Order: sequence, then C-alpha cells, then structure tokens
Amino acid sequence: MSPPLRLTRAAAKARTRELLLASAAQVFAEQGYAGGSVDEIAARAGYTIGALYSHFSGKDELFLTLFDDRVAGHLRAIEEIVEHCGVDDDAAFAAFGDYLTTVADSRSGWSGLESEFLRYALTRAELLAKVTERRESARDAIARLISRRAPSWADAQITATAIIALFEGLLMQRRVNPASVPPVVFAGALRRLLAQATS
Amino acid sequence: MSPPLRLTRAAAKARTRELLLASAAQVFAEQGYAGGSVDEIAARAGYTIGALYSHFSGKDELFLTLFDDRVAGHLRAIEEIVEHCGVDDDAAFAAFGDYLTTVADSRSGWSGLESEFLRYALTRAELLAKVTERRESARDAIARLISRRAPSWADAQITATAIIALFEGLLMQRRVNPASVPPVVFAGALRRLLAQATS
DNA sequence: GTATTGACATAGCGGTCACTATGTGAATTA
DNA sequence: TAATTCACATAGTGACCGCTATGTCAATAC
Repeated sequence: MSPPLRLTRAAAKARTRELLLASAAQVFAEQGYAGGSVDEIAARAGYTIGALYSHFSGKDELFLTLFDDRVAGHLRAIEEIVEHCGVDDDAAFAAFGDYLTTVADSRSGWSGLESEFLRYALTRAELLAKVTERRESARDAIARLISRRAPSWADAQITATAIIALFEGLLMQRRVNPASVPPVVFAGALRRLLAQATS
Repeated sequence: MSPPLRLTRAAAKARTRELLLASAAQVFAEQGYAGGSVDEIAARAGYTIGALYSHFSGKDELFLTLFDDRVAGHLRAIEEIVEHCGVDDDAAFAAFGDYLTTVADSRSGWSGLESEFLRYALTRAELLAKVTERRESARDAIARLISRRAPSWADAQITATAIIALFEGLLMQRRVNPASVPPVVFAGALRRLLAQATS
C-alpha cells in the first residue's frame, strides 16, 4: 500500500504534478486566484517554484488545468445521470439536485473562483476564449439534461445558464454563512427554476 | 448652470470626493477590486494619490463607500415599490422584475465585484462583518417584499438569497456574452423562483 | 563506468501596489 | 497683510509577485 521507496522518473514526475495540483486547489480555494501565490502553492506541495514551472507554463495554466478537471467531472456526472435515468425526467432532475447538493457540500471552497477568473480573463482574449469554451460545455450538458422540458434549445441554454448562476451564487453565500443556505436549498431552487413558466 | 469659477474650500473638497468616487466606480468596474489600483483611480479623477488618501483611509473604505451607496439605492428602490404597489403582490413583483432588468442594463460593470470583495473579506473579520451587514440588509428588503407569499420569514430570506445569487450570476454571464442573457431573463427567472413549490 | 538527460532548487529581476512622509501654495482667518 | 490652515502634490518605501536564468545531482542510457 505504501508508495515504493524508489519511483521511476516518470512516476515521480506524475506524483509531483498531482501534489502541485492538489496544493493549487487548496491555495486557490483559500485565497482566491489573484490572492494565491505560486510560491505558496509550490511550498505547500513540498517543492519550490522551479518545480512548478517545470510542470506548468504559469499560473494561468495551473488554474485552467484544475478548471478542466472540474468541468470534466461535472460532465461525467451528468452523463451518468442521463444514462441511469433514461427518459425519466423526474428521476433525472432529482438525481441532478442530489449531485448539486453533494458538490455544494464538498466543494464550497471553489465558490467565487470561477467568476473571479472569468473577470480576470475578460481583458485577455485568449484566456477568455478558453474559459468560455469550458463554461459553455458545462452549460450545454445541463441544457441537454433539461431540454425535454424546455420549449426550445435556446431556452434550455438560458435555463441552464440560470441554474449555473444560481448555484455559484448560493455556494458563495453558503461559504459566508452556511446556516443561511442549507444544502437542500439547491434542490429546491432547481425545482423552481425548472417549473414551467405560466405566461 | 456651469459651476462657479471659484469654489469655496468645502465645496471643492466635496466635489473632489465625488470625482474620486465616480472614478473608483469606473476603475473597479473595469478591472475588479484587486485589479484596480488607487493610483489609477486618483489619476482618472484628475488627482494624485495624495488627494485620495486625504479623503479615504484606504482602498477598502473607498470600495465600502461605493457599496453603501449602491445598497442604499436598492433599498430606496424597493421601498418605492412597496409604497407604490401596496398589497398588490403581482404588481410589486412585476415592478421588482423591471427594476432588476434596469439594473442589469445599466450596471453590468458591477458584476462579480461584490463576490470578489466578499471573498477578499472572508479572511478579514472586521471587513467581513461590514460587508455581511450590508448584504443582509439588502436581502431582508427583498425578503420583506416577498414575505407574503412565503411560508415563513426564514423561507422568504432563503428565497431572497437565491434571487440575489441568481441575479449576480446572470449579470456576470451577461457581461461575458450579452446575447446569452437577454434582459427579459431576469424577470422570468424571478417569476419562477417566486412560484410556489409544489411539494 | 561514463555521458547525458532532466526534475527540481537557488537566487534574483523587473514590475506593481498600497500606503506614507513631507512639501507647497492657495484659501481662510485675524 | 500677516499668520494659519489644509487640500492636494511629490517622491519615496517596503513588500510582494510572477517569472526566468542558471546550477546541481540523481536517474537513465549507452
């Protein structure tokens, strides 16, 4: 079970990379993107910035890698819901609500990070394109999930956007004061957003 | 109509303060809280940092002053809605939706700023208390507006929190891609959030 | 065993930023 | 008019940060 005392070069490198990423996730969660320094990220992983820069081109790429992992996780989770629930919308929505609740419980440190990075990217066209692409893929996965109940694809996309917006905002508020946003709220708000508009 | 060529000392000071605040609002909107520098704020107002620091104790106070003005504006607007619509909930909600739409149109530069500052304040207890106080006063104003339709005051507060969360998130998304969040969405999402939960 | 590679460390560069100590001159007061 | 005040300017200061140039030594290749 314990790691081999001697790792091959490749294995050691992969391990270092993972340690750096885990450290970055921690530091960004605690101090934000602008607030977290690459020195601290490296130090907490047990390395120096030299190591960090031999694995990542810079702070941006470090964050984008974490962002990618996260989006990929969401996509996988949603895909599983779709496969598992088939055409049973109610079950799918319930499972999605549960998923959001779980994420809210376990990843609240990420709250606000995406929007901070998004704002930071606003004035950097290349970066903005990358962030936008990832956000849109997440949005469209949700839109697919709810498209059967929406009048149109465009409407499903807008509702998905609203779901993401709501989720991010609630997550932030939950971080400030957990008591004011019990986890069940996520599922409840989702149900209301998905209710058919009556006019 | 034109300002007097000679201002009294007090009038000149007040004018300087307003110019600095307007400049700060612009710079923060463009570059965020961390990203905007006090030097640039002073320069854009036509002054130097010496002037800025003779009016405000620092960057935090500058932002908090703007934040106060903003919250005060919201409270005033909501109060007007309450007074104007009386017990007619539908009219009040429609007016509130209109208000949100107007704000979305005119103040999208503010998007993300509050949550950035909130996160920044998370590790500064004194600052966090001030920000939280202002946010709660805004939340409670909205909660009062919708309390008649909510099963309890606590529920009204949670719904108000969700409304704020949704609004901030949509505003951010609208800034990234205005086409993806037409203004009418704000009123629509509000209506759905206010719909009675059916189970 | 010798040569080569490359993962990571060390030290520092250039830049920015919030904030301060101090100066100055015009408005105010007496 | 002479003295005083104070709004604002000038010129730093120290700290931090992202990033890079370069060194080192152990793992690998031959």
